[in-house]
Amino acid sequence: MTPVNLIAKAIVKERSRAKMSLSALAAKAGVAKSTLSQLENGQGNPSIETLWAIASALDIPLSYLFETPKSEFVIVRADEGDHLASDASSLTSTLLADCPPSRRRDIYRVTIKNGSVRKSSAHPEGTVEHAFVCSGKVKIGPDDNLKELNEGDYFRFPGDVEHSYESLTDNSIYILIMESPV
Amino acid sequence: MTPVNLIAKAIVKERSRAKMSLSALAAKAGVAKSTLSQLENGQGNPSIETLWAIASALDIPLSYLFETPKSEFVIVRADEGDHLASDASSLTSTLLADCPPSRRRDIYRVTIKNGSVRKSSAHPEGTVEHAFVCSGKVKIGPDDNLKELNEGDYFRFPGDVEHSYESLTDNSIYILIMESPV
DNA sequence: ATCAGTCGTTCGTCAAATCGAACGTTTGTT
DNA sequence: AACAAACGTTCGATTTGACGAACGACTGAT
Repeated sequence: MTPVNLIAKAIVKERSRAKMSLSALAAKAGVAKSTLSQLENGQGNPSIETLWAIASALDIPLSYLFETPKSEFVIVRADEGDHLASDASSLTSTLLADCPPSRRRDIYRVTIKNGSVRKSSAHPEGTVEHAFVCSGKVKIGPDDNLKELNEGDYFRFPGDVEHSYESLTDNSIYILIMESPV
Repeated sequence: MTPVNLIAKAIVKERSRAKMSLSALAAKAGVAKSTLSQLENGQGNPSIETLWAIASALDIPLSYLFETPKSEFVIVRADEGDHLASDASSLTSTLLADCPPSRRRDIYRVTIKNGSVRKSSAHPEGTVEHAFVCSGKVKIGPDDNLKELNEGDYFRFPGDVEHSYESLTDNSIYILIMESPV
């Protein structure tokens, strides 16, 4: 996949998300319509300033234009995972995720009380959600892929569909949620 | 900061990391020495194909060239943080980190036993470390910035200097460690 | 139905990015 | 010390990306 094609798709996608016309975006970015049109058709070899102007007009970081889309389910149970750097067995380190470079990602600390359910609507397309259960027992995931997780479990799943968090224990639980594209 | 200057710094940095001469990199990337030289001096307005060729020769993703360097200490106590989306108080969500797009980042589950100490040597320059304490009491950080953390605390600190994790409780503890550049 | 407005594309012109060669400087080898 | 090799920079020639105008297609309003 040549870089121009990747960028073309990204621009089209982001422009549609921003609900802008090609002309409007070109005007806001300060580039010629013709230039933008060629770009979106995967033609040419844009300069970095042109791309910067477009990314700014779309209100996204430049790197958004270089994403390679991918999304998958990953679950790592508390007693699973690639154990690393376990010296003298005083410390155990387990690799849970190995995320390629991508756009902004947020980390949340989440507590759920008393066997309640929390629905989360779909995040922007391409978003991936990482959940790590610090205590308690939870049922997490998209409705058609709910997983029961116990303390120490890690679960990664696509966040661009509706999903939910449900506490299965009486007391409050801690889970750590990270959102990222991938 | 204009994009060309950012890219200039990134290329210089990555090329030095790869221990390549300007000429060698230019040859491997298939671009003229003169072009690369101008780029590294923040002149001109490179095309995306040129950047792609350079990034490929450096064996890094294109987005590595658009990083905005920053590093700081952030600590969010269990009872602190920007609380979000707390409906019906059944679920509390707290934003711990808001990471700009950047390169690969790893997530680890770490357990430390019985009041032991774990030293970690410095990671590559620019690495940031996120620590979230799921249970127990820990002392974490670079030697000159050790913080005592309790359950639910979050701590972000530069990972490019030697740092350590020390368990302050009798039983095993869980902490979640994420490494990332920023 | 007609007209005005906007949509996205195509084409010729001009400015600029890329190239290759030559340059001065530094490194290390004989 | 003298030479050779490699380093990074600077300079014209050429390719090429960005622009602006004109285009046909489509939508809505009068």
